Amino acid sequence: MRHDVRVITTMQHGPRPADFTDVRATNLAVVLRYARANAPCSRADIAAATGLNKATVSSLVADLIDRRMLRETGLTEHRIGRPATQLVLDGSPYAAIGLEVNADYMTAVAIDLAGVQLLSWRRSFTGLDATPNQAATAIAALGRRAVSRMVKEGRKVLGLTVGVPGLVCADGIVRFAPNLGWRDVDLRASVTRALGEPDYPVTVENDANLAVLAESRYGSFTGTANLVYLTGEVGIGAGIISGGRLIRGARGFPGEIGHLAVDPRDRQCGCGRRGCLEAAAGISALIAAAMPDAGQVSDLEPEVAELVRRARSGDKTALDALTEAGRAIGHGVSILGNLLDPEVVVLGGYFVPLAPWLLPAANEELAARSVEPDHTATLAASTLGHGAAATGGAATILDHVDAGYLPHLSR
Amino acid sequence: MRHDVRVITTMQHGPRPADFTDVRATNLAVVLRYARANAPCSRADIAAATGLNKATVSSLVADLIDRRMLRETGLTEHRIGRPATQLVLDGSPYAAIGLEVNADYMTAVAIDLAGVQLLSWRRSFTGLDATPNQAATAIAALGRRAVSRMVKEGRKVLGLTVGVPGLVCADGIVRFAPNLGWRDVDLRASVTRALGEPDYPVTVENDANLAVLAESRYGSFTGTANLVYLTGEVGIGAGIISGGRLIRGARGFPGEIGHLAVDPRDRQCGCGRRGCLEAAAGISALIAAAMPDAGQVSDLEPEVAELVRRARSGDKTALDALTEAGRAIGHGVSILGNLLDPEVVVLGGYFVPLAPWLLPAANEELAARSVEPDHTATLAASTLGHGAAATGGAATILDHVDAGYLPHLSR
DNA sequence: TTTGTTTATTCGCCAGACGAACTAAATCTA
DNA sequence: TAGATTTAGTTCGTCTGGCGAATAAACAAA
Repeated sequence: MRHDVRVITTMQHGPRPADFTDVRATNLAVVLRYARANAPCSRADIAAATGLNKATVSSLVADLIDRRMLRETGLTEHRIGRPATQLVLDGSPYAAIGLEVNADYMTAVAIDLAGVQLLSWRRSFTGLDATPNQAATAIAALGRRAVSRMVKEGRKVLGLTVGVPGLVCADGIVRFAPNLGWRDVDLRASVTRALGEPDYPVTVENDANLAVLAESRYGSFTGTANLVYLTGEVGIGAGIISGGRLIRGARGFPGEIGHLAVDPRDRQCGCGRRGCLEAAAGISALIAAAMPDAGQVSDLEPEVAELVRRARSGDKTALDALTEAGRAIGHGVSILGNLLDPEVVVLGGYFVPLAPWLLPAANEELAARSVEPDHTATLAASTLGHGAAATGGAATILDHVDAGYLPHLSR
Repeated sequence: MRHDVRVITTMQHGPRPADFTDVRATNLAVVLRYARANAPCSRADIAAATGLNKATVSSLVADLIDRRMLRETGLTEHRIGRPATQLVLDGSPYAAIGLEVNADYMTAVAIDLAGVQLLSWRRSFTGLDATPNQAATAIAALGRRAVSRMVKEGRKVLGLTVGVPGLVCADGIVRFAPNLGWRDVDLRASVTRALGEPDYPVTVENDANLAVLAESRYGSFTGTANLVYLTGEVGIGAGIISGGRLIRGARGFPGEIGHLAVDPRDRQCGCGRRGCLEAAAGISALIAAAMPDAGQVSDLEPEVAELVRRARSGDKTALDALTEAGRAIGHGVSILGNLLDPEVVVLGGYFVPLAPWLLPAANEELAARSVEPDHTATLAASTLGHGAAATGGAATILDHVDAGYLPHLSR
């Protein structure tokens, strides 16, 4: 006797009953996701692939066309049988906006419903010099500019998400962001107010979490169900997707990989302890070790560029420091790997330009420390650039739509 | 404008459309779970608490009574208004069976649908002395005895799950179980055959995963959404529940905490590396360090009892070894805690009787190594005893029912 | 007894998925 | 060129099952 071991993911343990609108929402989302992944496609394709009845698919597609989420393009040609009307995702009437604040820059990204990037702005910003209030005002202003651009282009904004390098509660309050000097900042309230209490949801989220979501949707390892993203900023944090879902932890504090003890040199860390990953491979620490002549650094971007130059030219101090940081990263990733068994660990932020020198040492250390050296996680540099968290912020909004929360008809 | 941030958990990204039977299954499960948590309760209670219509609840309850999953008991008395008919979970017609093989014993547990334990058998068994085939035969025989007992008592068996200390594929093949000496053993096939190709599902699963599920259903921290269980057997493995879901990893290899480097003494481990947690706190290593006079140990249970005696009497060697093992555990848990941020880490297996001596050192080390010392995970000893994995195996079957896969009417 | 309160069932309504039959529009074949 | 074949999409009737309102039932309090 066969057993269908597929698990109903329908409901968690909350007492959430279902009714017919849930069926409809679920099926609309099924069609939408299929179209996103397989466009252009016909109604018949969708019916065949999803198992939905042809009549049902027609009804669902009509609904999505009404909402301007799908669009009919041409017909198929030169095929036997009646030609199929091709459907494509019509992303253009909608926009999702992601913002990011970090210690040294701010980013805004907007994408349409189809995931096409509509804008990508970056401005440098020294977070530690500003009060939380000033920073909130600045990020809100950036968000407002992005929103008004979208509105001007005739798009309906579906939502706006802000990424912050720190601990964020579900209610949008930033509990603690050491590299910004924030504590208990109600960023969501500030941004919502600055945007004039908009009718779309405004969310605040940890930057590593957003980055890993971006990576899973737009990175080189799209669709990987077990994925980790390491932020390579001043601090090092991990965003973790396991079983296709973001790990949030009990208090919103997972992914604190930056203060694992992995540094054989046992350097002093800003957190008060010794030997932390951040003290060995955090970008400030790395620059200090690789370019001891550099002195106090304020703007990191040119320093990293200089470090790349030195590494290219074979500067021994730089190469040694990079190797050692790579080893520390490999050690950290091996711990992650043994506990969580991800397919891929993506290095982001400033680690990306430095990856050619970090990865070999990291991979070596990773292999040496894995329980199953044949089955270690793949280490790779992100291809998304610095906007990863902002892109991820926008992506969460699309995820929400894809999960069945469709935007209402625009009248 | 308010936003409903509740996330539809209805569907994952697979193209699984929904129809009316899903609505029915979802709502039956909602009622069942409510009754499990709040029995005795009336139809009106259920309607009020779940938001389902009273008429719908009546229909759902009738269905569950038909299936003999609910039962009407008396009426409420001495209350204003019409008295309510009380409903209770009627677990007795159904049984779920969990088995466990370990290096030194085998366990069988059966529970009814209401979670009442129906039997709990334990027999010692030296796994390494037997061939995988002999072991599979032995565990299957134990399972068969449990099943026939249940059938004799007039219960319908809902499923049988076997826990194994090792890597198990989704198809029930044990890829690797070092402490049993197994590699690529198709345990599910063996057990299924021995049971005569039954019409209920037979599943094989990692023991730590089952134990953490048991802990989340029946332990002292029931309902905790972020929970870790550490097996304290010959090996040390972690079962991880995060966000209410079991972490499975990419290759089924998560929770490999036993080989993290946490031992300051850097002892040689059986895995070939040095300084592993298992080499510092695994029960065999711990006994060797705490009772250097003990020599080669075959049966662990009396040795652990002896160790408890010595610790009670203040034996310095024993206490020092326990403190050191506790520190190693605390270090390992701190790593887990920083990466996953669980509410609770439960120590199981042989750690339970030793907990009074392990926990103080472990907690101390944990606090010292946590990023947020005020918010560390709670460390506690399991209250479930050695049958945790077997109980968890039975619990997975109830979970499956609770998730909406109701048993069919017995005709 | 009457009134009020709470419980549970009955009944009609309606959303929406499904299957079958049907129409539509192409290519293939004789 | 006229079917025949093939594939696409719609129409229509059926059926499942949740919902709201009305109703019956059963008790306490006045």
